[in-house]
Amino acid sequence: MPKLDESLLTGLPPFSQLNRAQIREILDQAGSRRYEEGTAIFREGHDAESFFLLLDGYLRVVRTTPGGDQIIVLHISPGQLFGIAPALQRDTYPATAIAAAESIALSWSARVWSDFTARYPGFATESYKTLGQRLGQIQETLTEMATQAVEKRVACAVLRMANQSGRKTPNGIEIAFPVTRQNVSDMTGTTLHTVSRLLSAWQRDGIVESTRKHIVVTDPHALVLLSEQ
Amino acid sequence: MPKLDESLLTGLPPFSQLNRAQIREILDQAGSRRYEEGTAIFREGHDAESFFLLLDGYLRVVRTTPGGDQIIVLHISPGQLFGIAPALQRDTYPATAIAAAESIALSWSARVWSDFTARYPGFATESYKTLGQRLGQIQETLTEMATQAVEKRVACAVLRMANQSGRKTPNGIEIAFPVTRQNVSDMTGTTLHTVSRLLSAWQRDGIVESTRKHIVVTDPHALVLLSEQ
DNA sequence: TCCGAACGTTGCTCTGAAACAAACTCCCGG
DNA sequence: CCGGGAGTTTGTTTCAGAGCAACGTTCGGA
Repeated sequence: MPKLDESLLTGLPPFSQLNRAQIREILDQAGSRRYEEGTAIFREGHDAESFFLLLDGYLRVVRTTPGGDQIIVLHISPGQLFGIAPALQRDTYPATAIAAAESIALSWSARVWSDFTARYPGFATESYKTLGQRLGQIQETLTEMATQAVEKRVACAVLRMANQSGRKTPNGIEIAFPVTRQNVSDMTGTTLHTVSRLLSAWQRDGIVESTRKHIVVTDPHALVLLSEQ
Repeated sequence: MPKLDESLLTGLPPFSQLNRAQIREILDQAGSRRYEEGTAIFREGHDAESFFLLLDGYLRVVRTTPGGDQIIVLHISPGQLFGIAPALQRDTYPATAIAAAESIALSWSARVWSDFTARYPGFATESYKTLGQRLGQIQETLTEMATQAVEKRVACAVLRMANQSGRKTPNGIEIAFPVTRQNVSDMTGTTLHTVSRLLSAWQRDGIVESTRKHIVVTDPHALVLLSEQ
């Protein structure tokens, strides 16, 4: 395995208070791997042997019902820790992580988590902070799901993706990873048919532009209105 | 304020590894209060100044949408920590906690959290463990909400309450705190009308018995079937 | 004891979105 | 260059469940 460079971790919240030597230590314990689009990094119910940091790419975190329906719980962007079930004393992962685009991630054995929290100042604090944000985010999705009509939910989902991983382009905000209609419906608990109709309608109204696996929000403000009103 | 007895905390997971003296220390820093049914312990968006432990009673943790709809995110039973936003570096509470029945809770200043985690072995571990369970629970509710039809969702909600706080009685499992139809609909994202119809139908089929603010599951097995199938 | 409010039930209507169906289009590999 | 599969669009049908309305019941307080 080629030696990993320290610049990979510097500046990321969980490691921001550490010096070069400490980051070196941490990297020396890490494994790294590339995942093709569509590959699972870990699966729901499997032993939580590792936790991860996404260096590049995008992930979907997915739960599947006994009936085979699946829904996307959250997305992971570069720089975020994920699969931190071990930190919560879980012995299995509660969800599945799938590469939405070609991705690269570091991984550490679950055993070193307690080492890290004990030895590296700020690591525990920052990790639990992201955990708190994630919890809040999921609660928000839940309330949304329970109270809002389909169109608002879809608008919210698109906005959330645009916020988390949007790139500014001349035409508007472009979502930086491949998204199918099916994926959006898995985020919102509808059917791909309904999502397709909505996106077509929005395209007519000049709010979004979308081709297959690809969405650009041309009029974010109008979409915000749709999501709130 | 009367002096609190050590027996209040002994045996509870976050404190189970501690000795009498340590529990004494912890109790000496605690405040205690009684809350009448319907009172808020803390409110969404307010400064997260304290964290709490429920000694007696039951709580609903609730989120409200800008539109005024509300949904019940989770229930808290005696012995559980709650309002642990401070532990996640949040400066405001992400939800509102309401006493579902007359309740008694201890509280500590948010400032002492880091003390507790540093000084008392097992405290951090156990706290984050419950946090992990809660996260998993919410994810489950979310998938349920997104994929299941109303009847199944209501069945799941009733079962969850029965599991968490059910008392065995000659007639079946009795939910130990007051629940209105409205409450159940707030857990499941439907209307009280639909919940009322479902409970009536189930009563006809001998699956539950319910009076106002009160539900007894007489045939848990049938309800499980409804919730899965 | 009576009143009023909170909680629950039930019937009816109507609509949003799922289900079903059938093409169409893009993309990749042979 | 062609074939096939994955992803998308669009039309039509159907129905669960929300919305509305009206009434019944229980309970606590004056």
